[in-house]
Amino acid sequence: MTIREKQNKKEVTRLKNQQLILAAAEKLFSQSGYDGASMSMIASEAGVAKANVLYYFKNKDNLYEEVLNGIVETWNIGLDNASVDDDPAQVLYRYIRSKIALSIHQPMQSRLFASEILRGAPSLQDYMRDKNRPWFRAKCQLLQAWIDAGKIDAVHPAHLLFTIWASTQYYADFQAEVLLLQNKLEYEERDIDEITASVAKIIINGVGLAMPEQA
Amino acid sequence: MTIREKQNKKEVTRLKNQQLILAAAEKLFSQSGYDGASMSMIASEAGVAKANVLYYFKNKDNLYEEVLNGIVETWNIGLDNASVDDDPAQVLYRYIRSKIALSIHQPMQSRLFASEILRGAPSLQDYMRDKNRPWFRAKCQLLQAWIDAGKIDAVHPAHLLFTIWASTQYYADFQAEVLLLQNKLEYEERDIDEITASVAKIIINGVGLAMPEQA
DNA sequence: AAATTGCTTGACCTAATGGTCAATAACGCT
DNA sequence: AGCGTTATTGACCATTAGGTCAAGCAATTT
Repeated sequence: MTIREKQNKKEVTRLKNQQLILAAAEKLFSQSGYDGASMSMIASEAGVAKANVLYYFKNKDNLYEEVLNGIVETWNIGLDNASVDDDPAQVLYRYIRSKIALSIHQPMQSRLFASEILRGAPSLQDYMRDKNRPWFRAKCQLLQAWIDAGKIDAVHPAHLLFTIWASTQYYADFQAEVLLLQNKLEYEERDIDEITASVAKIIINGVGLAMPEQA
Repeated sequence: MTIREKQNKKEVTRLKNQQLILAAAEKLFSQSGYDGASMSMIASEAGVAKANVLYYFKNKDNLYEEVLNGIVETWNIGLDNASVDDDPAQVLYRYIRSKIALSIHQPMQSRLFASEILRGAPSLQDYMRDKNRPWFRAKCQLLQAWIDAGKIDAVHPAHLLFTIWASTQYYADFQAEVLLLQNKLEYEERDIDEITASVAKIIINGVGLAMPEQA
């Protein structure tokens, strides 16, 4: 076994424990928010002593930010390979559908994100300024290009994006309300289709397009 | 001064103090959530001793629920006088606009509501079952009636409502994100028009209608 | 076998939490 | 003026919070 391999092995176990704690933290932070989740709860969820959590993460803020970073990086996917020449209806449909699927399959991440922004996004401001805002502006330009090319109706691109985010993430963030009002216990796989059918139709028709055939 | 008047005067001062504390609690709960806001913070915000807060409200849960009740009752206004014979475009436009105006003018209420639902709505389940769900179903029936009458396109009424709530409340709940991405410091009065123009257009066109002329 | 290293933990610390209580202050009533 | 009720508060309590620490444990290195 080479030195490199031994170091890797160590690092692997270290990362495994970190990952274990991060998963527990993600769950509890998303359930109860930053203040609602305590370090001991997280430790017991991860199956380790509280002091061990603080061995891997130097304090609660640090752990929280690590969790947040892990989420944020896989958060704004989609819409990335789109160009002006693509069919807006196709692009929008796929984006909406994938965001809804994410809301149903991984609601915790959306909820943690939401609770952070509700608090005023203290731990996310820098990231949003440096990463999210450029991304956001690029997408606004894409939408504006579609408008200029007469491919979609003239709506403020920013508000179109907000409407898409809002109406898709709603099913994760407000899951409790959505289920309760519809008298359902939990989402089913087929809900993705049903929700997508309605939400995508509204938004795609809303910008003057017809739903793509594949849908 | 009659006995009635004296009793009223007492009751008025009592209510005034209660109201003072409730306002402080609403502010802090909406800023920091249930766990993030402490009784001493609320007391100092209200300008009274902590023990005095607990004189008017027997414990933190009680105070929290009182705040919540106060909000919830003024929350689902609008859409109430609408009937099948009304013009859907008009009704939807007014509803969307009023919800957006509420999000801009009174974001705290929306945020507190959101943070409660994020937590799984523990203090709101009963209310939603008894009051909100019947209201919700009545509105779904109205929308369905419009669909049956061929007045709007066929979309699942529930998801149309969710989309409206989502895209309007987004500007309150995710205010921090909306402002940061657009590099704004705070909302202005004219934002209401701008947001309404885009959101209402998307949704109203989205169900196959044209924007009402007044807009 | 011994020593160095990193991992794990129970015990412990201080500060802050929600909540109680008895003493005091303010008030209207007779 | 004096009484009784309501309002207000500082002092206090038990519990829990985040965080530290030193001692033990496991594994690798030499």
